[in-house]
Amino acid sequence: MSSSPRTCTLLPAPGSPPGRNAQSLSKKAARSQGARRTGGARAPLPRAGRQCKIGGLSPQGCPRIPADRRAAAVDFPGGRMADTSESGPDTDRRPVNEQRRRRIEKIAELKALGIAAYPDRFPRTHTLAEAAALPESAQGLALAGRLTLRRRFGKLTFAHIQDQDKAFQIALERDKVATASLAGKDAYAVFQHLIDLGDFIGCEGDLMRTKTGELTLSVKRFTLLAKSLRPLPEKWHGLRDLELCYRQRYLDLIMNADTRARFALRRRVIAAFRETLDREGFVEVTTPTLVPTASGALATPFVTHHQALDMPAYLRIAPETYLKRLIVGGYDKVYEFAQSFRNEGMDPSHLQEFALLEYYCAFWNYEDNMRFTEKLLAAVIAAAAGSPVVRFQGREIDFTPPWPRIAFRDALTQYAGVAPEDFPTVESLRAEVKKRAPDVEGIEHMGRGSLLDQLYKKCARPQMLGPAFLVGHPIELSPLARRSDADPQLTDRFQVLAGGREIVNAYSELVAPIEQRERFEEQAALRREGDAEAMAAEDDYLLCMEYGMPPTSGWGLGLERFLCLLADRENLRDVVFFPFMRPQSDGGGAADAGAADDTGAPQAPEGA
RNA sequence: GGGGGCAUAGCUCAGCUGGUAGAGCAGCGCCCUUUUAAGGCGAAGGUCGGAGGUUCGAAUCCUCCUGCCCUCACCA
Repeated sequence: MSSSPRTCTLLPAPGSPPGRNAQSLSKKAARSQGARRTGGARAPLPRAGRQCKIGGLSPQGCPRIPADRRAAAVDFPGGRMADTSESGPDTDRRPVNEQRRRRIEKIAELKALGIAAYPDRFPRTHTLAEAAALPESAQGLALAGRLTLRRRFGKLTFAHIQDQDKAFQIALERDKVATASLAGKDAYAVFQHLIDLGDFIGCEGDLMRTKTGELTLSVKRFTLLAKSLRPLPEKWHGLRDLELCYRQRYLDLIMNADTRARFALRRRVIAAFRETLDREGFVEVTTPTLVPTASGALATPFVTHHQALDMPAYLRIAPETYLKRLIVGGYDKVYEFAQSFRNEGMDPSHLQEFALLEYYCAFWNYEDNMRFTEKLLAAVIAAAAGSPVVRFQGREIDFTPPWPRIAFRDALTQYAGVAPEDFPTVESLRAEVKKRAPDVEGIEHMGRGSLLDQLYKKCARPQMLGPAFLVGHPIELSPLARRSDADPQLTDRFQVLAGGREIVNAYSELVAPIEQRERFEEQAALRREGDAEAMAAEDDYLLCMEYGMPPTSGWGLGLERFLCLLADRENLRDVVFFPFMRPQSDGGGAADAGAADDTGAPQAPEGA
């Protein structure tokens, strides 16, 4: 590959690139010169040398890009991007870098060679995982993926392409490779100079094995499937910046295998739940996310406005009362993966939007439910994680049934060292809680139930590795749960504890409408001043109950929390593709100055 | 909302008690037919998150703002 034959005569010699005689200039001066060049002129084209080089390889001579086209290449959006005052077809306001500009130029150069940057399809014969399972004699494969690594050796290049489930090595040899319109050196030069890491390509060829024994596609023909304009993150470290991982999850997914594994786990867990519940005769249903009143839990809802009805509307905080309406409607066993929303504080263990898996089974009580829960979770964990033993925060949690049961009161006694019966009055209990958990705010306003709950959350729960069933919750904590026949102060309720967290909350449902009405009223008196909206919803639900609800046990699991346990993660955002983020002002640009002042001007959304 | 931390090239990171910014990867030019983060040579690439202030001089010190992470409080 000597350089002289393919250097176009109208171009400067390779040794003296135009506009780059910067050695005599300071770094800064050189930079500003570069900026001026990109900002304005289409004059001496520093890139033309490369354009010609590709063309120059052609046996037909030098089919270099015609002057008008070449100008177009530079006048393309990327060529103008440096000048932010101009609003071209490209509305991206982020600071433009040289690499992006160059890639946009490449689109035009490819076009001049008859290669489309964004063709409409590519018929592949195998996924990469399928290809990896083929014998090395396999021929006539067509594979597709994103180019993620490239190792060039002169006339031979190894590269990796990556699809949903697998990365696979390809090899291109200069004298054997082609595109639809070019062959040999020309095609190879296209791959070397106009195809970038991040591009999607399709590759046709035969399998072979390299000297090191790796199954590899020997590429006879490649096709550009999509041009990428931005460089991929660092190939070795991947994307580390947490904020970028959340905001640009696609990059996290491209670069970080553990992220892909985490979301694959999510997929398997959901599939395993569906499979198991379906097999047990549960019916998957969909109930409303947009509701006239938020009920089913004590939480602040997101409020919106229903235009046509001119009334407030809410995003559900739980599917519970709708699923119970279906039980009244005659369903025996229902479940829903319910995307739910709670407008409350953000921290690593709370999301505003999260997935709640709930099921309800008629004619079961909470004991039936506990037996089923052991089976269900053990099956799901084994199917999704491969073993009933989960490693979490350096400890092992074995979900093999049966799991121990521990009474709420005993948990307090054993783990917090407080026996509730020793504090018969609210005042004495309050004093004790103050002593044990001095950092809790609002103790003065808490009733007995909340005080016990605080004690449990602060002093007992963190130490309970589990899995275990926590039973015998005080009635004050469970307005929708059935009162225990044995002890009227308790409910027929259980939680599953694992890793110091509550994974599942379930109970024998309260199905007696008159008692339910009383319990709601107690709650309202205890908690807030019973606003009209909340009462209306409860009325509607009570109406439903009055038609008769069979004995029923219901069950709820926070999917993200469960996934965190299985994925050994602390932050729920790690198991959600796109956690909610405050829009980022575009960082520095002129447009930003306006948005940053105290007028509270509208920000990024316009551009986004 | 309170407290603590972080923000430097597209990415991953250095940058000392203030003296005007550096590496690796990616990109660009060149060499290279069996690599696995290939290697080698060369040249580039930066409003040091933003705005003020202190100073002869600020990535570095101070104040405010923005975003993110952790933590406490509330709810799952």
